[in-house]
Amino acid sequence: MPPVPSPTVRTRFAPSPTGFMHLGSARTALFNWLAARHAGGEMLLRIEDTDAERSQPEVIDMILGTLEWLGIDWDGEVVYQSQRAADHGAAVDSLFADGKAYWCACSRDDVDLRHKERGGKPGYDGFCRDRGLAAGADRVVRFRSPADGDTVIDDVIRGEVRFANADIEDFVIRRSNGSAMFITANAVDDIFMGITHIVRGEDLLPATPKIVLLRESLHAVDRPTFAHLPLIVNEKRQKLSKRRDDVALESYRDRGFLPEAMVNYLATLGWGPPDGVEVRPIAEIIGLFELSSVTKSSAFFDVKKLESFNGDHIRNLSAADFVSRTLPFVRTALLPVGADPASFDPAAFEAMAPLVQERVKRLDEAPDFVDFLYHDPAMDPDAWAKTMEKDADLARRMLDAAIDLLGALAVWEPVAINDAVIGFADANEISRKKAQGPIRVAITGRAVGPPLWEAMAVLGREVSLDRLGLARASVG
RNA sequence: GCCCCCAUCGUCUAGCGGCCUAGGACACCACCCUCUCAAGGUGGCGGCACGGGUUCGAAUCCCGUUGGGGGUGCCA
Repeated sequence: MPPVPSPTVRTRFAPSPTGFMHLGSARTALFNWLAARHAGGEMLLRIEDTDAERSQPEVIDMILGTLEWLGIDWDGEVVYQSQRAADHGAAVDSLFADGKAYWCACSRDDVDLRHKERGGKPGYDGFCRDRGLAAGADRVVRFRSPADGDTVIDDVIRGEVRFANADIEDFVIRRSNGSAMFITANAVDDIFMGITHIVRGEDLLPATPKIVLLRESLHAVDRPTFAHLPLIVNEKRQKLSKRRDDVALESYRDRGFLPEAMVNYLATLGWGPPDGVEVRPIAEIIGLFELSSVTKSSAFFDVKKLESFNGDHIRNLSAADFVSRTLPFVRTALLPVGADPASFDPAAFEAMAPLVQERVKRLDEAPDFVDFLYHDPAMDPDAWAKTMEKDADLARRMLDAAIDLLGALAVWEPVAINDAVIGFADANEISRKKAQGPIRVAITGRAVGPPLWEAMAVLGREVSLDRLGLARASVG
């Protein structure tokens, strides 16, 4: 196939479909995208689906959907590695023609056994290197790696990294079933796609000299710029893993993290803006981002800090945007299971939304701020004990006063409610904080929540007075 | 074992030989504001892993030690 002409910067994101978007993959995608967009270049998308069973369409759709959710777009058509087998095969043939490849009949067990016997360097020992074997059913093709010299990688982030060729074993480039190995497909496709900047995780650094050797042997004219990103690690400073860590992007989305916050926070893992302003729109990050200023050391994924970013981005939302994004969370949490979503009346939530918006760190926290507007309060035992039993006298006084004063109010509005309750508290030298406690618990069932007077205004006088009366009766 | 990478507050980072008695952010603590909780404001706690060099001068350069991590598949 003819080579594709390249812009100054063309990056690619090359995930293998695994069923969800891994946090580390998302960060890699983001940095590839930032590098491309900053330079006015392109970012291509390649699905590395050489494992046949992994290429189910729904699995791939999930990755594309999550990228879209994050706001990471790509240029051109998606390249599917599974459809590029012919090119991969041709590349192996060309290596054969140049004497850079040979057939090998050794099984994994053979290789391991011989290593055990001889000790020393691990890996393949070149047993079939000069045997002149022909193609065979259970034979693989190996790359003939140079016996001496160094392969040097010039990495924008790490500088010069040197590998002795003698340490690079004759690796497999074609499986016995005829398909290309990851390393082969990867190198061939990057050449084909005209990738100028290979941006990926540091875990792939040890495989890079093989890529370079392969490219050289395939007569690739342009040398790509490599950038190996620091790993994102857990609290034990290990690479994030599917098994033990919470790495699925989709699960963060489902917990009410905003894509704006997600990409913003991810961008600070391994990179920092020169002016030190961390929370900011992605457009500004594109302008400031530099691959060369990416950090070298691994970064801990701190959910606490992510939540802080998320809270900031939530507060930056317009009121209407906050409502529309939060409504699904409120609806599913407050509606009985199986109920028709359309049967949910968003009015009460919408009325309280601005007050909720400045209080949540995640969208999924919103239901707890308005649930009492939709059904009788679920009484929190600790809150009840603290406000109603610990000082029952005060509870009785405040509840009686509230029922009395609020029942006589001319207008049912937050200011009027406030003046009545606070006026009573001040006149009787009761601290305002203590005064509202029993009323809040009676109305909401909790000791903390959104501003009470507004909540009562939304609830309505009748229901509010009912709840106060019910609580008063329970206090005795 | 072998190869490779990394090393500034608990965490993410700024720093790229003198501006550093090391700056910011998250977290934590205190106070202010306040109908609770948040938000906001003010202040506080807290770090250059260690040892050698180089230099008039080192968080910044070099070497070593220690520590951490990654890789070592007919996975990607």
